[in-house]
Amino acid sequence: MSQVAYLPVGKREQTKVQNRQAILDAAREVFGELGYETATVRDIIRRTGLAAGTFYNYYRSKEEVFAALADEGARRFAPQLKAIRAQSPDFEVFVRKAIEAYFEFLADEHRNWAARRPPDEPHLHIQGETPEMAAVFNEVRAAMEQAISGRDSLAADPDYMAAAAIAVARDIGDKMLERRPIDTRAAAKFAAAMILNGLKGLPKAGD
Amino acid sequence: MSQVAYLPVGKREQTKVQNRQAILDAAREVFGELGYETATVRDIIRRTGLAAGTFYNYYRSKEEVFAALADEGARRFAPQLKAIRAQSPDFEVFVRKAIEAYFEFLADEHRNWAARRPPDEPHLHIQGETPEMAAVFNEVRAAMEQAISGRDSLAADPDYMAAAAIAVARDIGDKMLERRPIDTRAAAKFAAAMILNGLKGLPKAGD
Amino acid sequence: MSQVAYLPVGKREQTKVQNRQAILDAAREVFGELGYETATVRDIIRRTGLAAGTFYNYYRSKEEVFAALADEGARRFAPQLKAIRAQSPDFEVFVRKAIEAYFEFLADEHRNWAARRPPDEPHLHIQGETPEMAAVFNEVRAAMEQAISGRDSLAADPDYMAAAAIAVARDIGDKMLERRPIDTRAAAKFAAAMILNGLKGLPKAGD
Amino acid sequence: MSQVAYLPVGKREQTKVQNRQAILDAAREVFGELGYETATVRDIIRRTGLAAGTFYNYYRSKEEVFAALADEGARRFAPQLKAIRAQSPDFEVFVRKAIEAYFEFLADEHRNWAARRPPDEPHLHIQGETPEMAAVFNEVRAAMEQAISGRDSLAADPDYMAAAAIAVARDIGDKMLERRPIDTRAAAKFAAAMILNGLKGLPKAGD
DNA sequence: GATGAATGAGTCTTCATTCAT
DNA sequence: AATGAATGAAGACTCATTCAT
Repeated sequence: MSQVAYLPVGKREQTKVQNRQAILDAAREVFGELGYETATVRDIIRRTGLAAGTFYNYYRSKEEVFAALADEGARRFAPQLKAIRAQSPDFEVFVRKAIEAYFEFLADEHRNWAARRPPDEPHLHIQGETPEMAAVFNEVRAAMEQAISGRDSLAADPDYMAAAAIAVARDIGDKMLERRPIDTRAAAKFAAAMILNGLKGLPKAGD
Repeated sequence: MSQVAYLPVGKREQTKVQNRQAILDAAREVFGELGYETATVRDIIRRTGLAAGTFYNYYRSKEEVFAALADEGARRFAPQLKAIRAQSPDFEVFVRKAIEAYFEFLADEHRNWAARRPPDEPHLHIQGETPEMAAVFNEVRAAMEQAISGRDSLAADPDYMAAAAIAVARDIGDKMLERRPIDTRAAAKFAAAMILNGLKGLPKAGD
Repeated sequence: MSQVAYLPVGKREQTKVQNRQAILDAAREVFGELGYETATVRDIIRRTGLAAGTFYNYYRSKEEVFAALADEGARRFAPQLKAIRAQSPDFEVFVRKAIEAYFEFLADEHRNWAARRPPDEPHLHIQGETPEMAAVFNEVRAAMEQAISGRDSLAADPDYMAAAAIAVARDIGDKMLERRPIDTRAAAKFAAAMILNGLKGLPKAGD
Repeated sequence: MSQVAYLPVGKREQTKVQNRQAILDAAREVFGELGYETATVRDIIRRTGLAAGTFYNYYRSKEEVFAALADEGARRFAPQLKAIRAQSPDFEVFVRKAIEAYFEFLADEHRNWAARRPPDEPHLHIQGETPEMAAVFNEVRAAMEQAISGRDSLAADPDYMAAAAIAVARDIGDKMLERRPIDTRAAAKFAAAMILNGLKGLPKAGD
């Protein structure tokens, strides 16, 4: 009867994992609803039912949960994106698939938000409000930049091109979330068309 | 032959105007660097060398400077945009001209920012948006939405179309500001091409 | 045509006197409406139409106007009281007359108050809200103390007696001001009877 | 045989109760010395040795401590008053007993005040009223008003009568607190006599 | 490891008073 | 002497973080 415990799976550790996740989930909601500045640690911890001090057993600061959140998002989405890249025969397919995947992710994420920010503050257009989204967004960007820069026939200005593609994906994604029902397919189709046709029409290098 | 004073020109009035402007300028900088939430009234007033209370002689609150800033931007830009719309023979020309004007405005605005903060905060990519820019941006959006919705042959989804166009204009604009030298012409050309070709390639209504 | 000016009565001085009075009047109103703490110098000066700084040409501080106000009240009322004392054949008459005079003063003062304090703050029973009233009140006290202490047959406890008499006069005075019409005669009659004979000695209903 | 804990008695709970009480005590003092307006939360918290923010762990605002204080006083005193009314065979006895009880309360309260401020402010006679006293006072007033209005044989003007009785009780109470030693018996006797019979009915010197 | 009260720096805002014009 | 903007010391309150239990 040896006590072999390769991984900590005792009750205590179980709780630890759960708490960590609970805080992360709460943080996702709260940052989504209030934004980084307005959100308070108490807002986050209140949703978990834990005590204020407990927060600091898991994350050293408000900033750190924020970062952890971003990490998690990226970690979840990155593999998908890699797979898509590997499986796509060409750039167009990649764009379509990637956007689709991103929109799915977005919609999924969105469903987990309870409430939405009351529209009472002056409010710029702040991109990527949720750190996860921001992280995912960066993944997409990286993939797209690489894909684009590989196609030098198009290489009018890869940086601008990636920025434009990303911009479209992001904002169409946001708009999509405001509609009912949320139609990720249609939105993805639109965004892909916009991006691909726009890119194709760009003056070639040397024009 | 007394001197007719069309405007109050005493030293007092002069100082007043200067202070008001100084506060507005400082606010522009601070909001640009820190974002609305993070920025404090003290941050603003500190740059002016004025006393804390003086801020409130000019603006009743942080929110009010913010609004004033937006107003100023809109007030300066709106007439230009209206003129562009009136003078443009077709949608393409309008898009090109509007984007050009917006980019000029952006570049201009940008030149007035003194320093940038060292990137030590978790602030994502929030910076780079002054309330003035946000306001101008809204002007562009309105114009573009109207222009697009008038072209029903293209009417795949006017809302998405406007969003996409705006997204491209905004993000290419931001990217443009990061380059040296700032080339508004090239950026505008790129953005316009991206938008117009993208839009053109969209499936027509009924497809 | 000599320019004999025994007293300063030029236009400048006239204004000075007027301003001083205007500030005093405004202060009376404002202190009456808001109380000493809540009232601000700006509240006072705003009603005069003068500029903020001008206040300090006439009074060195908020506290000083307050004191001046008290002074004025006392100065106006003291002679009356002295006369009453001289003319009263006995203590009872003095009490009656003094109370009557005080109530007249009160009613008069009251007519000059525009509005009343909005009843929104927690609010103890603060006596003598107006500095003038406080001053007058002190005059009455002095007179009554002297009158009482002169009548040693009654001298149970002169200090308590004066306090009790004053208390009745003040609070009945206040109550009187809340009624419409303001009947100083009836109120004075009641207060005097109460002071002299207590509840039991009051005229029965129907008397 | 474990120890059944009917109340939380951990060190934490103990400190909490102590702090709450300390704040309440400090507030009583401070309001008594400075009045509601002049008193600041910092004045209160400073006396407790606690940190500024700690105040807000116990009371949400200055106004709330004030209310809590009043509550506490009323809660302590109301039952006594009710008992007195029930036990009094007639109005005179009720008046005597009620005043006595009120004066006891006052004296008791007074003993708990630590220091008095040097009289350097223009504050008239505002001090000397704790919110608790005000609350208790209102209890007395209510009881007395009801008692008076029930005696229609006397009903010259019940409103004025109650006001007069109350005025005497309050002011004699205040005066009493200024004497050394504080003799609640004598003061109560005087006040009751004064209310019932007026100056003329007071016991002559030597009675 | 959880708890939640304590901490205190920091925020916005008000206001009596000063002072250049 | 009038003006009214500038000043800066408070004030009430918030909140990330610490720490005794």
